Amino acid sequence: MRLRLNRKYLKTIQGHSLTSQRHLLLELIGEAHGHIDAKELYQRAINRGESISLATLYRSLNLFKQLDLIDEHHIGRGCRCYEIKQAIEHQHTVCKCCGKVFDFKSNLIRKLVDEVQREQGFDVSSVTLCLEGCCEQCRKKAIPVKKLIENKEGNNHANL
Amino acid sequence: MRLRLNRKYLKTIQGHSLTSQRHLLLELIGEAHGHIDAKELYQRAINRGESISLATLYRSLNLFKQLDLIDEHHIGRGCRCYEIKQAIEHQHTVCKCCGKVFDFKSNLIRKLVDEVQREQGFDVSSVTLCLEGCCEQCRKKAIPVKKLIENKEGNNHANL
DNA sequence: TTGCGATTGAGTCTCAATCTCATTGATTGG
DNA sequence: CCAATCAATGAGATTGAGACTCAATCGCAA
Repeated sequence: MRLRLNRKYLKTIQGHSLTSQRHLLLELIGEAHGHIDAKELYQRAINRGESISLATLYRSLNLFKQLDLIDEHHIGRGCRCYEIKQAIEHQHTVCKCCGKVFDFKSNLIRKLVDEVQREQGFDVSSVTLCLEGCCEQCRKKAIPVKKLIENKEGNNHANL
Repeated sequence: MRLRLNRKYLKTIQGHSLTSQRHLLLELIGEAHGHIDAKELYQRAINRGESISLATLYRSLNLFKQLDLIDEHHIGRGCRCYEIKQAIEHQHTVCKCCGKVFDFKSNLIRKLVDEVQREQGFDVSSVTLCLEGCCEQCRKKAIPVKKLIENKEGNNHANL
């Protein structure tokens, strides 16, 4: 009944057409090696000469999320980041100085989740852990970092 | 040079006047026993007959944050929650069914932070951990919960 | 080629949060 | 007591992320 003689959408994603826009987005997310946000994705698409509307971008991201192709993280100030779904669960550290996001894994997370399930009777379905601070490289440079810390203790933050 | 003979602002918060609006907000946040957002704060202020503008509300929250009087959390979909600063660091679980937010403490967190500092050379200054799932009460009711879980495994998410 | 269902883009809308700017009001020096 | 000052406020405009709307388009089977 359904002979696949498609020309363009030869490939599908779990039943959904792999359109050029979706292909582009998946490619961009993949190339980003993790942690890219909607705005940046949009920019990179534009820079590549391929236009895509913001609506499609957001729709596609939500679709990918539903299909478990990507992970969405809320890092920092509510801004959502996306990355290709990883086989192994991992968490993030965010450097306040350079803004970079790093991955890390720890089996303490599992222990923690077990502990909460046991002691609170809370059935955990998703874990969001984000450690903010200062990465090794920035600590070595150490110039802006110290300043920030000193400012923080005395005064208001300098403009970040 | 600066004789304090103030009539109204007898009290100050680290140099900042304790105005009626700020007093009200601190009171409301305190009474909320944790995890209240800006909108809800605004509503409660209105309901109490005391008017306050949204601008002042947000300004005050930012001030309190700077002065380390309150903690700000990004729970769930980007909406910010506030609570009076706790002496003991704690983390949150959020029930997806009833929406309630619970606190928990675990010394595994400290271990985890130590691990990251040691292995990544990352200097952690703040920890955000949020476990989403289903609380004990909702699990006991178990009617909507099971449905959600079954839907999740088979199909796309039902509309949440 | 026609009709369907899925997909897209442009623009609109919503909502949280911030910014602007004129006004208020407490404080202080004269 | 008055004028100057400066922090704080309120009303409303603005911003930005993200969702929504709707007409147009596209792939595809008949």
